[in-house]
Amino acid sequence: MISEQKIFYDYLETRRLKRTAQRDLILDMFLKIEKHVTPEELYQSIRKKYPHIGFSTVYRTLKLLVNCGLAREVKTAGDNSTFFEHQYDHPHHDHLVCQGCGKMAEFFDKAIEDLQEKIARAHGFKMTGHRLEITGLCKTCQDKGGAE
Amino acid sequence: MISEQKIFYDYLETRRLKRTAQRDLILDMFLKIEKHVTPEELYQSIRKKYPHIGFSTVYRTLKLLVNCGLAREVKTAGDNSTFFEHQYDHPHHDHLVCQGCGKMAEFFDKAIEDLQEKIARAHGFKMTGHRLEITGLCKTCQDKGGAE
DNA sequence: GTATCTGCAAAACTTTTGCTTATTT
DNA sequence: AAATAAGCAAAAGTTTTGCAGATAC
Repeated sequence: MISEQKIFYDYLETRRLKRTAQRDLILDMFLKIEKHVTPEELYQSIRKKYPHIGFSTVYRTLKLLVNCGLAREVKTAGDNSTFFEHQYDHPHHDHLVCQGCGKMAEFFDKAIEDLQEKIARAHGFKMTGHRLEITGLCKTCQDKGGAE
Repeated sequence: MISEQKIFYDYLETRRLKRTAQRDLILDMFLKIEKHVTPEELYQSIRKKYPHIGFSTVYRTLKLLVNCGLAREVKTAGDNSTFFEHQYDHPHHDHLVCQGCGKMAEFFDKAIEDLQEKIARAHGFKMTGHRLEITGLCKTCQDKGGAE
């Protein structure tokens, strides 16, 4: 079993980057977060335990987590802040969202995953993640005859 | 046939908003753009024809276009600026984003589109749209090793 | 005439950077 | 001892807002 900590420490070692108390703490706090988090939110949580930490340290460490594959950045329309979320925690579920009532279903489809890999490769990319959201109308909202 | 102009003008009328030369021009320029555009880029193009236009006017009008369904906002990891793109410009394209340098490629894959329809149907949804973003590392960033 | 819009500038907010001191290796 | 990181503050970049004068209705 490969732990996230090990991935991070190996990453640091490979690049001759240093393991510090702050980086350890930031990784731990990040891993404890169940869902996505903004840099500001993470900064605020960490300050409670470690009041002298700097925002830039948190920010720079989040970028490290992205670079070593533990986190990914997510930006959403309607929110100007970047979210960081676990890359490996919920590796394979995508969302189906009802425009009428907001109901959300999760799904996983191997064929789509494979096609994504293929497309990335065709463009010279090494795929590290993806985000797929299908919007539609659920049964109930279709029956109600169209939503706003 | 419903023109984008008509959609916009109807939207304005319904809400007792005013039709102005600037709004007309911004819509026209936006419709001429083939791909996504940042507010800044659109502002710069418009200034060439209409030097006194204000950035806020462009920005506010883009939001109007989103609200009336003609445009949508797209934000990508690796780029801090919001892109605006046509909402009704089928076939939709999806994005491939490099986590290292923010470089963005567009693609369209019929097989993926079809699978999405199928999945939505399997969950009792009627699909109305989707958003797919594949993140990865482009050739250049793979070679550089992804370091900051 | 009234309500809305424009353009400007400033504010608000997010992300990045420069630099000095501190820490890790 | 040398190299890197932390923390701070300031800069840079993006989005939003307040307002006086202009324009559409």
